[in-house]
Amino acid sequence: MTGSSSDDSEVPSGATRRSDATRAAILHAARERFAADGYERATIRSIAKDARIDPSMVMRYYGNKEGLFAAAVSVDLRLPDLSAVPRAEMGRALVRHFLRLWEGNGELTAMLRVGATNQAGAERLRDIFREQLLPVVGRVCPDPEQVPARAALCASQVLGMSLTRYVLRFPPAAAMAPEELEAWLGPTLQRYLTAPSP
Amino acid sequence: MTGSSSDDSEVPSGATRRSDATRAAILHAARERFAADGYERATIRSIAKDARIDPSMVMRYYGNKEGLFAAAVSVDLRLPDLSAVPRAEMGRALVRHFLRLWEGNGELTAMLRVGATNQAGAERLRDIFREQLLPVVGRVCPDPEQVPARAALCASQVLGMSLTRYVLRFPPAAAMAPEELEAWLGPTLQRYLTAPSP
DNA sequence: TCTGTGTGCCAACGCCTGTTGACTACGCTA
DNA sequence: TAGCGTAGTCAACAGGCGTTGGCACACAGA
Repeated sequence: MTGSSSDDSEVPSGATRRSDATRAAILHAARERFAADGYERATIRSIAKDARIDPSMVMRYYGNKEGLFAAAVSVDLRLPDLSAVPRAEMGRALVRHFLRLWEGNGELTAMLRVGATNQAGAERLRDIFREQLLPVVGRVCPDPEQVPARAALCASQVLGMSLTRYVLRFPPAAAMAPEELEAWLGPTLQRYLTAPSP
Repeated sequence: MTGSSSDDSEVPSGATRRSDATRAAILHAARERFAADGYERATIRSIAKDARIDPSMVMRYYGNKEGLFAAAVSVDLRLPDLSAVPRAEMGRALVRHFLRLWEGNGELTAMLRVGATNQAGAERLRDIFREQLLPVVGRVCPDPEQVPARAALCASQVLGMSLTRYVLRFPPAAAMAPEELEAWLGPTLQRYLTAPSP
């Protein structure tokens, strides 16, 4: 607010600050807390405690809680180009990709938890859907008018399984093996992507 | 705590208290707030304000916030007996039932929002799954071992669509007509219920 | 008419929250 | 060695939270 901020969101490549370790620790702790507790219950104080620093450091480096969330959770789905895989296997490929993504990091769980209760979090998820999933579906769907609906259907099944498996932890959903999930959900997404409109 | 409580959870049928209108107003406001804001951000103060009474009345009638939530959100899915519908139409019947349910009241949205961030809320949803969905699926699935997984798959698709449509409000999901959704999701649930294990 | 119980409001409690500003310690450069 | 910017700590703020206890009124049964 006073203008003393260094506004260093873009540091020349290779440059390091003494505070880089602290910043990383904050982001790491923030990701874990947001994923475990959601936005409201993940307090700056608890995050700072996990990172073994003072809460005021969080404010100094990220401005406020919203800024911290934005910095901690940057979701790049790294979706594959579906037009490069055999048309009959797109569904399974997509499911496999998402499963790896969810197993690999907590950011997606954090996004889901936060999106469910926080307005800004929900908007963030809508952005991801629009900017990352829509184009991929658009490339394999001939009729542009059907792209949004088909993409939304895919999202509903993927997010639904993530919700029941990682957030709500329904025992059967949490217990299923990835290959099993791929075999069940693959054909569903395949149909949403390629079946004629019902 | 002092013993002055009337402990009147069970009032003889037909008996009315002067406070019944107030109690109803509290529950109504609580349902709306929990659905709109989730557990943490739906404050007792805001609920009381909506109901135009003092926050202390909420405490008097429902003990504490958890008690209020339990009283406000009692989910009975009223699932149909699937063995009574033609086997080929079970999927669509289930989807149609859930869509009506979601459109009709905010309790399910509240449960979903709360379940995503609150431990007790998630457990509540697991209870509903176990006590209400599992038996229904069990009745139409010949192999008892497959029942939990198939039911979880159905839940994942139904909850996923509810999430993207009512909570995250992905525009394409929110815009689709119920009949359209039924046509898309019906075959998915049908497969989860009846297709041979992959 | 008196009395007791249910109903409601008010003010306050202790705690936790995000956020701020002042103050000290380090490490580089001149 | 002096000076300066950065890194970090500490204590406090204003406000919101769930929750509590006391007090005032209304209405029923005696």
